[in-house]
Amino acid sequence: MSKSLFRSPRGTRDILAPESTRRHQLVNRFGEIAERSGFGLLESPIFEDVSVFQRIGASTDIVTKELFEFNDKGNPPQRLALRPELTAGVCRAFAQHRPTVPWKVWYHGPQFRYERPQSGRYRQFMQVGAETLGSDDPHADVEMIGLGLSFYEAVGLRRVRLLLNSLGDVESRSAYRYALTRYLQQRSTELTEQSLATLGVNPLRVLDSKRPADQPVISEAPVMTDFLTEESAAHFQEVQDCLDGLDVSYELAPRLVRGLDYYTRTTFEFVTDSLAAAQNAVGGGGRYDGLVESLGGPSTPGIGLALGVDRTLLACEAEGVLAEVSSAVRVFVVDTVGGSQAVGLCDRLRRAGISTDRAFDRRSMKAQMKLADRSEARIAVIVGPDEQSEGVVSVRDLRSHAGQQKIPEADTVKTVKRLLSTLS
RNA sequence: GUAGCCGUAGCUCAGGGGUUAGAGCGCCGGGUUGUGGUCCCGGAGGUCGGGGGUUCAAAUCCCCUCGGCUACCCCA
Repeated sequence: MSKSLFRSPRGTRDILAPESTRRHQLVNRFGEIAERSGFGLLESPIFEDVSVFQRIGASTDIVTKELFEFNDKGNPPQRLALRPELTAGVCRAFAQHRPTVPWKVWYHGPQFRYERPQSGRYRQFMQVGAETLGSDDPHADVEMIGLGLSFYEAVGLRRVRLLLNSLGDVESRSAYRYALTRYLQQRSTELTEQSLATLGVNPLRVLDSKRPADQPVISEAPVMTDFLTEESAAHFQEVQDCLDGLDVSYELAPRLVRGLDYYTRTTFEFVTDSLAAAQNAVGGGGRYDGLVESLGGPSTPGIGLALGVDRTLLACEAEGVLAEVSSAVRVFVVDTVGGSQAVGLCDRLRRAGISTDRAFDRRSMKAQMKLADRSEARIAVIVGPDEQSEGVVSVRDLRSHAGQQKIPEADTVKTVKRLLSTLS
């Protein structure tokens, strides 16, 4: 490692082949499930005007201290930032294009946060997610939650729990904020220094503290759900009723706040019991009924969710699900003659839809056979001097001791196809 | 941003002041001249993360720095 001059920047990594394939599968799986529910893929920019993200919230660490910001080369330059999450960009796109509502999109891609890396936490990380804009129907909330659950189910995770809360509308929230602030101030001597600081910025987030010393105060704090307006309470109740109707189990988590300031009403989080608490949040989401408007669009309700690909994979590993992907290669061409035969054979096999690999550099028969074995191909197609002079190739089943047969070179594709279908 | 632990071959790790730094796995080659998976033999590959210091002598001790891990924080 000291030999290479450069390494991937802090908090980023190269994801090599078989793991990258698994991640790809995970993303595809999510996409299939989302499209089955009428969500269309949205590809949006990886960077935006920094103001787009600042709408996420002034007390959100993600925008106050974790943004990768830079100027472009314009005059005057535009202040840009790598996206730290995807919802803001989706809402910007909505405000820009004004699609007919409800607008249901899904997406995937990297996001960037300048923070201290540790396991399940990177400076560049992957999420898949979905948003429904233009409806505040509780059924949209339930559909969104269901989407997340279907995904975890599809990848085989069993130890995922759904935490559910409502943060209410503006009116409920300010009443609650007031009550909570008063309560926390009364007991401020019992709070940690850090929580006191948070209290000044965003009292709700004090509830997020994991510091043991804060827990007694937090556990006796007033809960949001007691402050919901009639309308918000009814909305929340409807969400719960629907979930009950679907036999979805969930836990009411009245102190679930989540770190993004834009959330209103329904909020939820998916946590796994197979990872440590620091990274047990594998996904989450909620309503953000004011976000589009704050980005200059029409007043538009919205709900979304984002699921962490990296953490989902960690959880899969911990639970031992999502089997190893097997080699895609079925045929390996061994050519010790070194002419253009291997090139032609590979080309024909591949054009016929058979995944095929080969050796390079004129290695010995033994070396090439080793590679063939390692490739996990089922069949080796061998060309040596004998075969070449006879105009044939040898075809060998690599997983039996049945020996090998010579066939006319021209029949290679036909024979290999037949063999593959009978062998496997 | 705060705190603790850790950086030795591609990977997992021994060695914890004294001659040319080791193992297993992986990789390459060979085992009588064209055939893999087992076995046997051989080989390549490290300025011991980087820089500075202490010492006759540093992978080993000290400082700084970079990186990794863990917790807080934050969140996926």
